[in-house]
Amino acid sequence: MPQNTSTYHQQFRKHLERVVLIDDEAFEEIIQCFSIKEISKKDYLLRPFQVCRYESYIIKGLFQTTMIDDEGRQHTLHFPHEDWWVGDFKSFRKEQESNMEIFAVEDALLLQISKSAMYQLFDISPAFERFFRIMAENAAMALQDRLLKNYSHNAESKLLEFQKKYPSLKNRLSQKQIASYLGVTPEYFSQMVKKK
Amino acid sequence: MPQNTSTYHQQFRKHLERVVLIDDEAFEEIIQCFSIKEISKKDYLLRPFQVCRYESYIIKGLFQTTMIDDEGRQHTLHFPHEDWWVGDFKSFRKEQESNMEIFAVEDALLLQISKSAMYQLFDISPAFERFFRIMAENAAMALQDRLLKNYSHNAESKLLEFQKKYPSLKNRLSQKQIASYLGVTPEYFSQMVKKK
DNA sequence: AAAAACGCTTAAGGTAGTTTAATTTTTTAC
DNA sequence: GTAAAAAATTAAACTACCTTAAGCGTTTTT
Repeated sequence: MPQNTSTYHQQFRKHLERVVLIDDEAFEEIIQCFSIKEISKKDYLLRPFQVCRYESYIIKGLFQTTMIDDEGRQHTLHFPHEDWWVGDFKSFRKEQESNMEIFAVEDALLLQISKSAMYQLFDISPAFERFFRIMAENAAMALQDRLLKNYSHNAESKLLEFQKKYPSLKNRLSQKQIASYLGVTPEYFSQMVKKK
Repeated sequence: MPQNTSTYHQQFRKHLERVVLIDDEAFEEIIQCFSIKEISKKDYLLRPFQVCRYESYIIKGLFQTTMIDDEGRQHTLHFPHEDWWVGDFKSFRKEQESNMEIFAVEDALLLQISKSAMYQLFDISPAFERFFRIMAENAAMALQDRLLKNYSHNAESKLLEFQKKYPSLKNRLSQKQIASYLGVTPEYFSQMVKKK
């Protein structure tokens, strides 16, 4: 149960200020548009074929964002966690059914904003829009890196890369979950770690 | 040789206005920050280890953006063409050496903007910054789709997808180039099209 | 016009990762 | 604390795609 809201607000403000300058007044305008949401381990933040109505800043917790393909295999896009964002951006922006599902791997606490509130904020606060421009650029750069690494690296070096990039996630996820992020079967993953 | 500059300006303005509203005055401010550049077939827009100093709007032409991995294999990120943008965004924004190379597949004509000019424009024109927020979001969505398709589809269905998405590129690229985009060898590509 | 470079094809042998299925170990739920 | 469910392991057969290598046609360079 959230006890001290202002602590979360401070954390969120720091997150924004790592990217853009925000004065007290502007932050007040921004934070008013967000609402807090708790979500328990194993609960869904977004089910397949739902429209994603919120972008959510993660105060605490861990999620898994997956896509189920035509053969029923599950592929993991990523594991959003503390001090980052979670949502299906395509579904959010186009207001169309999502082909992704998002669920909580650990109990989580979120700050959520709706699309209409976000677009209103963009109109009154250029700093807020700049923040999301830079976030989108960062997301595109990270995805490009990952795509190219998928072309050029085998499963073993992708695993090393993952462990190096997200050392804290190692103990919070099962082998099966990491395998699904790397794009290999749990059986092959098991063989791979044994061999090492 | 560019003969009628205003035609290109009109094309570029239409491109911007598909996303944001721009009045005459704002467009004048924007277009002043761009310079025109010609580049011939086979010439490099960006060589490996260079810093990418410009983002370029493509008036006409076709490029290939590739990455050379540690084993010397070439992987194609994409084929930027008319009415789109070309550059290595990561190198551009961080002003660091690029691990990509970009060269013209066909003679091309560009409108180029430097980083300092772009950042100045962001400060004086929120519409221009909004345009790039939306561009970055689109890029991230497209890369996410492509990444997930790489996990779930084999080479044959990735080829069908490519042909469906870029029907006009089929005749402008060699099999070898398309193979490098799909992430397979030219030899396997050849077998694949024969089998079909 | 000749030489060189490049792109496409074909084929044989090889490998990274999959599939299936059975067994064991760990985690979850009441 | 125990039953049930899920995760991890192991192994054998299989497949999508790679590597190498050689030959041929076309384009580019000189």
